[in-house]
Amino acid sequence: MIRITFPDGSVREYEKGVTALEIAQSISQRLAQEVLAASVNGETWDLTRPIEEDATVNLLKWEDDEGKHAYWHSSAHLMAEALQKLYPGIKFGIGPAIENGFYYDVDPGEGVTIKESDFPVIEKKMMELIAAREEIVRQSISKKDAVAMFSGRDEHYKVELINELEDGTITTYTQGEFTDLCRGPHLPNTSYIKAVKVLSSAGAYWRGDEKRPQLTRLYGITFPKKKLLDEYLLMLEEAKKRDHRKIGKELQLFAFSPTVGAGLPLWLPKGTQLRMRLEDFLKKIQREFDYEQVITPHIGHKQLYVTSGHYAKYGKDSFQPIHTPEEGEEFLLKPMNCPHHCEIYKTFPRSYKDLPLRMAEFGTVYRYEQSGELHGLTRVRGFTQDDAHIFCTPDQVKDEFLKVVDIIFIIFKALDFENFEAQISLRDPNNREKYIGSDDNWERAERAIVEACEEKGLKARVELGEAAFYGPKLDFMVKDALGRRWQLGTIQVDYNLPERFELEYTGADNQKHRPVMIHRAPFGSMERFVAVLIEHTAGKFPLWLAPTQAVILPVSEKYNDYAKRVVKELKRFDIRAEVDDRNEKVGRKIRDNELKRIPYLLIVGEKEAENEAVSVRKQGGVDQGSVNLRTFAEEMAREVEKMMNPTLEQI
RNA sequence: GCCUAUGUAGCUCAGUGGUAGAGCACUUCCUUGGUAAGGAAGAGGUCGCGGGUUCAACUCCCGCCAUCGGCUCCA
Repeated sequence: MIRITFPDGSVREYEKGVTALEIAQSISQRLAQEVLAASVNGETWDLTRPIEEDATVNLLKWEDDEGKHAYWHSSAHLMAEALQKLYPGIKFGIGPAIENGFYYDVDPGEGVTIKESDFPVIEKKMMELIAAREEIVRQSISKKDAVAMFSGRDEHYKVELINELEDGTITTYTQGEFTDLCRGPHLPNTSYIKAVKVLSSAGAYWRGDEKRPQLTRLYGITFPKKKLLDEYLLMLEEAKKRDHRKIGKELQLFAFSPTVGAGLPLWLPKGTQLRMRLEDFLKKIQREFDYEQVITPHIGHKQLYVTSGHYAKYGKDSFQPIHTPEEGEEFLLKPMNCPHHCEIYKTFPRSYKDLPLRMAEFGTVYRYEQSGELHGLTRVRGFTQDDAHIFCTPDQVKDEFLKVVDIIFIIFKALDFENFEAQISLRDPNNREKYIGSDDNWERAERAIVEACEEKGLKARVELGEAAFYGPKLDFMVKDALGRRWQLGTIQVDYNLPERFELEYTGADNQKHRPVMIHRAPFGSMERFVAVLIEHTAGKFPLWLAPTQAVILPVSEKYNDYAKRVVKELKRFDIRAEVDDRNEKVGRKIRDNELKRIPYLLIVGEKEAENEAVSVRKQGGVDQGSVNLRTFAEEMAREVEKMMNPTLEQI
């Protein structure tokens, strides 16, 4: 007999070799139906794998991430099996479960493509294999046998993977005629899967290396109930409605023109208003934190970027130099503001008493992103960073770092960005030549970031190899409507640029010292931030940000004049209002999508005109009835002002 | 840059080797004091751009541009 401990601490005895499925059955039939995998001593196992000794067991269901993971991983195998039947000679890469569903990278062979129109056929084949209720069988196999098995089938991608594994740790899973190299765990059989959908196909380089062959990546998702699949597909449809590119067009916030150039956004008047509100908001915060605003040109001498090291690193892949009538003279569109700010630092001799020096600029920069990378406002070739560089003494680094974190928190809180993720990006320890600067400086910078996060109680994921080439960073990521992660706020500690630009300050000891530089951008870029903001709010901006805060609707032509007076009155309070008099009568006008997204709809008619009042309808359908115009305008202005005046207490 | 797909009216889309269609929006008129009202009439398109095949191309072929979903990249 062996002793099985459950998560609640209770213990039961079972025969040696009992399986998690049998344990579930012993508890309840319903549990046995729902359980998908089991955590055995912290490791996820197949339900049918015998447990040979005392263990702590947690039965995993659909609600558990590990349960879902096993489910989708088995689904990936199921899709692979279907593909093997439909495309003889197909070669397999890898097929993992992902956040939402799974994918499989396949090589269908020379001249064969798997198209979207083929998806229903694949789904149908998967359903057939589900109906066949194939057992999924785990097998341990020696490295030699594994190589022999997969080379026999000419699965050279799999053979490459096997060659990197240690002998004795290799397992395969077999269902029907399909066997895959796989660590598992998996469902007991294919019938657990009830609803399948092949979602999309894409090219993906083998092992993520663009120099290696490109495989076809098929994305899919499955569910234990048809209803869950329908809900998921509906959710995807809903997410598309929040797409910032769609809303940006509807609300006339921004546009692109192929004639201006791909990835070069044009900010329309309303989008510009929204963006300027955000800029004003940050400027106010920065005044409180003792930043100074600077302005630098859009171009800089090539030498500036040679000095900074950016030219060597990115010169070839950038917008190419601008030439002048002067022979050999070259300027670059600035891809970042740091070098300019370094030059500002150097205009005067600096004392330790001047530090920290916080230099802020909404700096527009140009980067030649690869054409396939462009994406709405989130990835563009010309964008404005809410940039600032803090020059400080080594002692001040952590303190300054913490203050920047505070600023980011104020912003995220003001805009209800609750689901952000923090990521500390450090050097790849195995690839140090990718980075510039001394080991010593890197270690100090990395330590400062890690300690600052600990002090703030900020749970940050640490990623090795994700650092910028000149220093480690802390990034804040927020998801868009479709769950894609975008980096917004960023803080980067840099010991290298001060070195390259030979920045100095005189210390209390009357000796020259090197300052440390902190790069930071709480929004990241105005473009990307607005994009994510649109998707988060679905275009229903809070009052203080809305490009149009109120639309005045005269119930008939007679009240157009009064409506105009209302707009004038609101303008005195810095409230942006528009009259909607495209038709004379109410009821014909509430069609425009924009009207659904403005915070206030003010309806004016006879009663209102007589009493200097407005009928107020708030976004979301709250009807406040008829209220005095002046009182209403004052209240609106107060609400806007309140949000625009961040204070330290907001942290 | 790579793989797949798409590009037709302001918007969402249908369509065919024989010189273009719907719904919404727009204009005019009638009805209508309230959150995408009904009716009638009208206007609006070199079918992304450039080549080629053909008696004839929006349609077939080639190239380019832009966009979508990914991969790679992201100072």
